[in-house]
Amino acid sequence: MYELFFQQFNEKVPLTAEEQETIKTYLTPKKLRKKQYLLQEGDVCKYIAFVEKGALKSYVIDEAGTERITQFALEGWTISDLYSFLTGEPATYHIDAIEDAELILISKAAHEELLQTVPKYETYIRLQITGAYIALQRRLTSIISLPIEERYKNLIATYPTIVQRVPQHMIASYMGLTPETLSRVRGRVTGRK
Amino acid sequence: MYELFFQQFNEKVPLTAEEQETIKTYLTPKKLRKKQYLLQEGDVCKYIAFVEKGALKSYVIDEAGTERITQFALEGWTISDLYSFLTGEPATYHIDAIEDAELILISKAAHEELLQTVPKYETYIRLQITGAYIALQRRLTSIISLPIEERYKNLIATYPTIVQRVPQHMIASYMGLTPETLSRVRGRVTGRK
DNA sequence: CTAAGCCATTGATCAAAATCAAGGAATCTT
DNA sequence: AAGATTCCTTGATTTTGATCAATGGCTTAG
Repeated sequence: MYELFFQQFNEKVPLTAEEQETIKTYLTPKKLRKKQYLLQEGDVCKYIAFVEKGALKSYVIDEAGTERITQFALEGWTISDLYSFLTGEPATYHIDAIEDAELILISKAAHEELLQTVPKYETYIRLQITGAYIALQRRLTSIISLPIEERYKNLIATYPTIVQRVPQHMIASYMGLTPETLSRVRGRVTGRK
Repeated sequence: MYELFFQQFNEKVPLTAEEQETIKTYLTPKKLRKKQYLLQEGDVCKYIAFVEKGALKSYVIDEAGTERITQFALEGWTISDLYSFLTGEPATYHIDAIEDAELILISKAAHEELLQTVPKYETYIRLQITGAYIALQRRLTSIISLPIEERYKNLIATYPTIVQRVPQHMIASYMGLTPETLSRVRGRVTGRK
């Protein structure tokens, strides 16, 4: 159940067997069925969730009632409403499962204790957030500087798995487009080469 | 010269006088005149820059040759091409001064030594990146979920100083709009209330 | 002080994406 | 297996922002 989590942790910060056991006591496994919520807007985000298996998405609902996806999380990714998690303020994002999923949850209390007691955990978190920040910066840059077709090609190149596993209309939402527009973009990019 | 930097550092992670002195030995002050570069695309980013005074921007040049601003940094902000800084790969961003500026630079070597020797530095960096990540996430969410006028109102509400100090055409670039469009948006939002 | 640039605005036209609408394929459910 | 959804595509129309063009106000440098 914890294989992928510790595999990734060790890649970033190598752990001794004991450290690993210590950390394990702070983790909670959780299964989620497709379409089930991990978090709803307005609730306080109680966990950081690491995806061992399956796929989740986070999103907001715009004033027209449309879902706007802000992030996907497949195996090996971490998802949360970090602001809500850290401050205890109500969440601005929804998070739910796109596919049946197995998660590893870190609660606020666990997070704080781990930061205090296991120095390598702080390093892990630092590296994790740094990676997320850089990924986000790239995404933002491509949104404001690239034409839509290039953005789609970029997405395929960067996250081929997402494009394969996730329905098109969710990709469209993630890109800030309507499904119709994405369909036409695909026609141009993929279709008639 | 280091006032603001340590003020902010202490707000996040309180330091003893000795710790502060130790950290100070790793910092390099630098002045930049308006329009001078801190970093050019293609060069390796050698520093994290903390802005004590003045204003900088980071940006990319799109294929039409237009500047697309990815970030502003006023007093108290930190700016860098983090990916390039951490990996040693060529930078994808340009960084230059919008106004005459006073910076505090942290070199790669200094950064690594500080991480090794001053635990509070790692905490500071973690909190710093976390804040930057959350800010970026909000910006991205507002781009894909809000109509353009709301985004402008948001920007005014969140960063009033930026809107006041920075020329409109740079704000437009930052928002991914043409100056003409922003001008019309302003007419609607600010103008005839 | 004056000329040269730069900047914000406004108007007219053009291009691109959203919207509205409908159909057909694939998947899930019962 | 049948029915019901969900999903993707395609077409016609509308809306929105980009582009092209011109002007006047400011700032800046000589």
